Amino acid sequence: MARMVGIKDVARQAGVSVGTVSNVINRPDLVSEQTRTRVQAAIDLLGFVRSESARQLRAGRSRIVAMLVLDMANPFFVQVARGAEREARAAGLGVMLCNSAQDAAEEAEYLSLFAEQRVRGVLVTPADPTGANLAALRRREIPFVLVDRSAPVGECCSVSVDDVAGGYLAADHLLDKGHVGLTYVSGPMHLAQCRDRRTGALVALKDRSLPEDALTHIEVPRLDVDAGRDAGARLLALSRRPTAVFCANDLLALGVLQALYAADVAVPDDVALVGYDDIEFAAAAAVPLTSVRQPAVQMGRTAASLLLEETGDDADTHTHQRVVLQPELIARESTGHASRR
Amino acid sequence: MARMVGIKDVARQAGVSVGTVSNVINRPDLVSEQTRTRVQAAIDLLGFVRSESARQLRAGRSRIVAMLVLDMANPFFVQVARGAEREARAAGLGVMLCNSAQDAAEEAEYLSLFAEQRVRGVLVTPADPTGANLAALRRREIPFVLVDRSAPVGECCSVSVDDVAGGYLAADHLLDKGHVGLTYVSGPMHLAQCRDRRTGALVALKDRSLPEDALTHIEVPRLDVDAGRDAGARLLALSRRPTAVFCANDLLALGVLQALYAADVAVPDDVALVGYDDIEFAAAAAVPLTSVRQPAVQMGRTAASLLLEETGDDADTHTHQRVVLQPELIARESTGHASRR
DNA sequence: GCGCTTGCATGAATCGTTTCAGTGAGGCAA
DNA sequence: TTGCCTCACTGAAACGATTCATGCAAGCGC
Repeated sequence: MARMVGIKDVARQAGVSVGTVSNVINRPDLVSEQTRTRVQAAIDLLGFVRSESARQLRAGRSRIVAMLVLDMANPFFVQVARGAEREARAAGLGVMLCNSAQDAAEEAEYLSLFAEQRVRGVLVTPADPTGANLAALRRREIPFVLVDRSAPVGECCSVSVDDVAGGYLAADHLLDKGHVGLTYVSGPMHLAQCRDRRTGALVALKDRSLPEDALTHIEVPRLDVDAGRDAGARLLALSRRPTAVFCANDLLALGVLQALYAADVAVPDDVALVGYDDIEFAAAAAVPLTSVRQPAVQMGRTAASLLLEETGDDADTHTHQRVVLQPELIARESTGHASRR
Repeated sequence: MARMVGIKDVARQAGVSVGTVSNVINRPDLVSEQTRTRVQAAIDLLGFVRSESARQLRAGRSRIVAMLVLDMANPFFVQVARGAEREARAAGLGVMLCNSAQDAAEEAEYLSLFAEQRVRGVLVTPADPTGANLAALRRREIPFVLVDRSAPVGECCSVSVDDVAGGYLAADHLLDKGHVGLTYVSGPMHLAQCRDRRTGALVALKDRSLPEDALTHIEVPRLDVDAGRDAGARLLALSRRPTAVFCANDLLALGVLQALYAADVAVPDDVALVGYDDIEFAAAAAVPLTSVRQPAVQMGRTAASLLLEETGDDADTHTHQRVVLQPELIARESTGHASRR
């Protein structure tokens, strides 16, 4: 590969100094019309592309914000990322999207990578239950915003959806349908999402004076369709098969649904099922899935804009915020809701 | 933010020269045990993180490969990306994943960004029908590999799945079930995927001595669930409603399925339906979807490994390759295949 | 004509690494 | 002792942009 053409080559070609070329690119108003066109011609002729690494070396930080999500295979996070990206790009920043796959070690590796890249900031849905990764981030003075997780006030910014409320919505909806107990299928309880949604369900039980043990719990190690299938199998093996199931996300619910379907258990007649996230595929499932909708795109947008505020020019006036959005129940056939026609 | 600690600070702290610190980091075998531990201690003490931009400025190129896919909301591409990432990271490179959203302008913007970043290479599923974006890439001498699209031999590397064969599989399967005509639902025909899958279907018709016009075509502008719903509505409005439908991908098929379901048209009894990609959600659909499976992860892995070969140390011996993988039909209930029990 | 301002252009210094030609010190053979 | 080699380390020169103090010329008012 031929040597890259640099700003110097352009300067020589146009017969001006390097400073002037730089000005043409970055502050064109400081340069006379005539010079500007001459330099621009040289740029086009030589096919000059400025080196981002050189600029950021000088600037001390990059023009990229990183986003680290729990599971890229989950369309919910893709939505969140879309919102964040839109916001960041509007501000002239690039987004680097990465997948921790719910693994703390993977997460740590990515965070190191981000540190080396001197990213502007990080949008992260933490996977590390110990919090050590976030502590490292703070130690390195890299601004970050928690996504889909709320932070103690003042520590950092966070944008989340009220998971207790969401859990309540789901459970309340099932209890409305006459069920007197329910099974909660979740991923690992060290994930706040899984914990809080259960808490919400418990509150709903309590509001109806039902005992805590009216909620049985099936915990699987991951939050995906495969794990959902496993959970479904375990459900079916229970001595007293539940009549109402609430899953911590739609992927789990789809897996459970498949397992029930394969075992000829009718949904919603034998078992009512509620998911969480309301991903696009929930409505297209074997039985359209009742689900708790989260404002995913808005969450991404808000998170990005908080980060931009924190890392922007008026960063000194920034105070950490804790934004909590509200979920919404979308009732469909999996809980006997007549959605057709 | 306090000034970043650099290699110089470490050197001063450890009482050695900058060159030695660099050696400790990059070629530890050149440094004596004793010095190494002293430098390492200084690094840990000061919390030194090396600046990736400075390294790449020196190296002339970055340690990142970019991946530009047509649609991140399509789990198929997420799978491909997963394969590519695994391969790249095994080779010590990072992956920057971006979404052109089937938009040529967006694609062009990303490619410029990649050029500024001096990425090692690009894995791209082109969205630009004119080929201008790829031409620009070639002009800038950025190595790239086409993904899910085959290239004329010798121009560049490509990894694709035989779409003609896939189209044939789908159509042949439907014709096997006794249908004597079918409707093809696709995205824009400037996408090779959409064209080739239709070609395959036509071959299948011809093999059975059926006329070309036994294939009707519904074209929608995008390849997502929404567009599928529209296509479904258009299907239902046809004067002679088809009995067999083949969709260019699973998202379209899921959309069509929803539309049929909402109109009380039974699948597969009234209409048989075949999708493409065999995404995870195909099996969990309202009626489990017969689909043409593509080896997505393998495609990503192969593409990344071709790119690594092209940009590696033995790049001079590299010749462009055109890898074509084979698809596989997965029969499920949407074509009357009894999958239960 | 003198002093001032304004508008443009200059080019050296800087960012934080890597690399490489040198510098010494010490060991070993003749 | 001399010459030669190896080993460990040094420090200056890149890499390619941005920035900023500086210079120069033209325009203006008095």
